[in-house]
Amino acid sequence: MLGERIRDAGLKVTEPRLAVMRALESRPHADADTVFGAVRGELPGTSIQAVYGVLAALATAGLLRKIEPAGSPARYELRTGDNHHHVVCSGCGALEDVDCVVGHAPCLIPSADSGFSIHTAEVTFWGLCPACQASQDSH
Amino acid sequence: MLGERIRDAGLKVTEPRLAVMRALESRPHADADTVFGAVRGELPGTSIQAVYGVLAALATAGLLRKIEPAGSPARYELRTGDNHHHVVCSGCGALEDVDCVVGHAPCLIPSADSGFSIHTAEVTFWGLCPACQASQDSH
DNA sequence: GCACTTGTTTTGAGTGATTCAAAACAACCA
DNA sequence: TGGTTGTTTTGAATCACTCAAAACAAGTGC
Repeated sequence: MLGERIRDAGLKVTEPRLAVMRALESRPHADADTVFGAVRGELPGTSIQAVYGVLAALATAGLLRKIEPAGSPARYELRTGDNHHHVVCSGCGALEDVDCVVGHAPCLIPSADSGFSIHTAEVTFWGLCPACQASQDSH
Repeated sequence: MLGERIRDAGLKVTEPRLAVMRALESRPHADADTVFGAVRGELPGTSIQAVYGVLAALATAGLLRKIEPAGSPARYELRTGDNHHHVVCSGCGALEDVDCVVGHAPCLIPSADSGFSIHTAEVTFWGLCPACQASQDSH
């Protein structure tokens, strides 16, 4: 099934690609290094460059989405195509999904676009996760 | 006047700091390297580390805002405190201001916050700037 | 005005995340 | 089963930025 999705996207089905997708299934929002660790577990000998290559290929194919929050390495998720948003913890970098607020994008149409033809709107919330709130209170 | 703003923020007024602010006045959304180039023009001998230090100090003091769009070096702007947003050109990285859409943030309150205490909402639009649209059409 | 304290900048080096390139390799088609 | 084309490995490099110690200078109080 993962294999089909990869093939349907016009890509060759390889072990590293399957391993990366499997890693992201159980680790949403993992960064490249975390994915690398997971992949290396079941497929030793895989290089970090291969992981970057796979992530880039799958992202281009639309099978995964790359998230690049300020101040932390890029994160990857399999949930694509529904333009949901994210909350990032400014304390520890924890990242969670946030479903689009008002149902659908009133906020996704800028008033003046400076002549740009806009294709995406990205919303990121910043805050403190429960754990970081707790450690801040006791301080 | 720039000096006063710096002093009022509790910082010492120095030439590098004045030069950085002047550079950003005429170059909104410049990156560190661009600022460095401008500063070096009027104050040779300034180091790039000083520029990074100044930018960090002024950002912490609230005198400037750091913008970190995916895929390009951090950009800096003097326009702070009004939580406006940005459009980024996915072709060339050009960046422009976008005033907040619906007047005030309906989109800035997520439906479910996963227990995070949110302090900021950031909206980034991605699209093609007029120049990149043109070069794409003729292609 | 002058010394002093504290915050800044310089100088020099290092790091993390990611990318580039060439050669070895393996999917998939015929 | 062979050939072609896309992938991965191996090895190296780059970019943007940070760290640390020493030299220096703003701004305070005398």
